[in-house]
Amino acid sequence: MSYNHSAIESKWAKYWDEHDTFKCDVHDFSKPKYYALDMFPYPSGQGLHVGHPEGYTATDILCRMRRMQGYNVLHPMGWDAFGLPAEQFAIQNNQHPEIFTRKNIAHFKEQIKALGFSYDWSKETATIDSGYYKWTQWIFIQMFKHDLAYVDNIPVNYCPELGTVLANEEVIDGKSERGGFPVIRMPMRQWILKITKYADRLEKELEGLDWPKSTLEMQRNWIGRSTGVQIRFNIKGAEEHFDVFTTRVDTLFGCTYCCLAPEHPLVKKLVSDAQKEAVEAYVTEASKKSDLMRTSLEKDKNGVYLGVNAINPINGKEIPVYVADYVLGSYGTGAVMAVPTHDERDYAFAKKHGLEMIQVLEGDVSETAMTGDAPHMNSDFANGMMIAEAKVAITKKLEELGAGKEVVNYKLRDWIFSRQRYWGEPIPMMHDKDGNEFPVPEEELPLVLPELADYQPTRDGKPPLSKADASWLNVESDGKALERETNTMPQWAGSSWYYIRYIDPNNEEAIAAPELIEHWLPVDIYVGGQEHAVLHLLYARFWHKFLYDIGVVKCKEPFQKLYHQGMILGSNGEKMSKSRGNVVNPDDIVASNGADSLRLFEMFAGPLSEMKPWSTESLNGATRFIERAFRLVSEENYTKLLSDENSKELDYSYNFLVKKVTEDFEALAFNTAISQMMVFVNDCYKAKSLYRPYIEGFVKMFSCICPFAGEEMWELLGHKESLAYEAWPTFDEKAITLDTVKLACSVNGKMRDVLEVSKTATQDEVMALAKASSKVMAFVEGHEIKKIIYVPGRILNIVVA
RNA sequence: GCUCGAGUGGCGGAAUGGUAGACGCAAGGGACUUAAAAUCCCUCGCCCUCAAAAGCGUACCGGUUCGAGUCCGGUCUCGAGCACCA
Repeated sequence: MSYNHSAIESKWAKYWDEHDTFKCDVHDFSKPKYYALDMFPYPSGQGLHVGHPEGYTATDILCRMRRMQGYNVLHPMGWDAFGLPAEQFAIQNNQHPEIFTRKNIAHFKEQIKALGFSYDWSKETATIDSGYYKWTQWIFIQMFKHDLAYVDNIPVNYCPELGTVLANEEVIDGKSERGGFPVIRMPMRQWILKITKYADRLEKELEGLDWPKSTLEMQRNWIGRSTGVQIRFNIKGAEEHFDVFTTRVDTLFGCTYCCLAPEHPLVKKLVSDAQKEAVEAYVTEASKKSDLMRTSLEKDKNGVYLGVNAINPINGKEIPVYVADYVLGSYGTGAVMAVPTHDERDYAFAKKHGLEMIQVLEGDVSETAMTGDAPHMNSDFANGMMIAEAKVAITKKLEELGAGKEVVNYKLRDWIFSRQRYWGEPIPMMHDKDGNEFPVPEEELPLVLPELADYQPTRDGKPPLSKADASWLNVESDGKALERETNTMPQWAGSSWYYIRYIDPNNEEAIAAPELIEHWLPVDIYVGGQEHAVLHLLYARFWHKFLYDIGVVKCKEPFQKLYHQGMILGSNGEKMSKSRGNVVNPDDIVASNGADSLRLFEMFAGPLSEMKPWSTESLNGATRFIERAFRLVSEENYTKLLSDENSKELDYSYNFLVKKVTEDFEALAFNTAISQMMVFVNDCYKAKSLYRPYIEGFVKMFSCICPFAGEEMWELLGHKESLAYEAWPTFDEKAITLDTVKLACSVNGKMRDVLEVSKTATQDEVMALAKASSKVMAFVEGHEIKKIIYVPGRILNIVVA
């Protein structure tokens, strides 16, 4: 029987479906648990991309191995289904976004099923199911009750094209992450989540996670913890004072002016009559600037003198106070002390405005600020000290003066959580005329998204839900007339906790049963793209920590181990895109080469985490290997299959294979595991006989990567049932421990010959062999042997003069 | 500018500090075939050579070591992220 991928693949897809082969009984605690999670896809209209199966195959391989190793495996899939494209399609076609979304989900599901992933579809979940978002809304209400959700009228990133506000994380270079439309700053009423309250824990508890270093680093940078000193500056001739935050308190003696952000509340209060007009004009101008404009004007440091002076607490020196938009209102205290000689921004500003400069660290400051470490000068008691020492000394002095204390600051801002869109979870809140907020009673959840005649947002930012029927909008509760919230949640809401719902997706009483949550979390491995390194992964961690605080989950972190798959690029090495014309459709590959070939190709192309170009030739090579492996159990080779012990001629090759594959799978090093399988198959073709148990062991491992072909081979070997729960192969350490070893022999570190020696040979024995080798002696004779390095089983190195 | 990662044949890539290039792709030669496909065998870093041996070779410069693709310092290039965060 020859390998016919389409017949085999449809046969086994049907088998798994009919036998519920991969259904997980979450209540079975008798076996160790293994929870492998893929980042669930947004079901776009384009259907599956060849990038999707890459990460999915990786987790699928692990799950298939774990089942054979006796684990109870939870491997679910679902849909991150709220989102803008469906809403835009709805607007254009005047059709409810759910119709479009459900159609896409059905298509995605069909495509994913064709790829042979061992998902338990009974756990399938979509963020748009009211039974799901009921609990998204419930979590929001708990946050509100714990003072973590609040309304504020604040300057936000508003995108007129999208008709909605965006979170800081969603704005890139002043443009929207989705669509690349311009974003402007304008004040609007928004729901905000106090993620900053968790900044400290979000940073500290990264420690101990088995995550890629770069992702940990990105999260740390985003949270942006920095330790410094908050210093109080009094105003000359006034009651008021302001605080500044600095990480370079050691330079305080060099502070020659201070700057307030345009948004700083003291600007209006402090400004002198003479400067009033100029300052007001400047502040107005600054408030109009969008993030994009601020970025493009990066180098230009302008500002206006406030007309008042402050007192430097360390030396009583009187210094001018400016307002300048290079100071951010939203970081630290919104005010800075400026040390032109040792800070590049202050240097530029001082040069432009002709301000005094006092050097306080040794070095050259004639052209630019000196920011490195050096002994201090002009700094009284701190003279001669290096930065670290001076920081301690000056901080101590400020503490004594009551003018400063050590503080920690974060770059992380609160999370703007409302969106002026239709296709999202309704925020389950109501407000009265005075702006007091009330949560929807929990027994009324889910608050279902109402039907609308028109999904279009208004250009001034009024949400589509404000066009809902008055009977939905106006509520009477406890005798009060209330109006429903018309903002909806961002797409990140539903994806912030879906891994919990998979455990118990139909529970109507709770997010999931507490004993199941305790048993199944944390997720053992989470695989997905690095594009979510800060957004989704930070939000999910935040929600998880909140759920931990209110006792819903029992572990502090949701995802113990995280891995990012690299992108699959087009065959020209560029990112796949329609405009580049290098897009590969997985459906076509399944039809031409089969799902197993696609899986094998993507796993073999290179390390999982690396970017890999598509290659049709390599894909054909993958197919060739499947056919070659398949022929091992087909008629022509069947006579070679023997069960008697004397036919174990592949002892070493097989046992080494089991060891290598087990270790490599564990490390997600699928490319090298596959290469070893190829070596084994090559060895099989050279062998006169094939020991049947070895071939069966091979088929089990091979089936993790190519499950369809694997099942078919298993059947050809005479088995009646799926191999999914067969025992994982074990290896015999003795079989791979050879008595003799090929020992490299080098002279002065250059390899000269390979000697066949006993593994336990002594140095004298090995040297005797080396002396018998003309290849070695050619480089030794006539020289004095100065040293001999012998590492048994590794190398013999003769050092000559 | 800052942070992190990466640079190995024609290509994708392998190598606990110990024989660089496993495995695969592409290419070339051969067997089988009327022929093709498939399959099987051989060659395949550079240089020199009929051949062998020697020599050179993991971006570049230097260091540590008996021995460096691997460790350390510096330079260059590419990729990702952040970007007035005081």
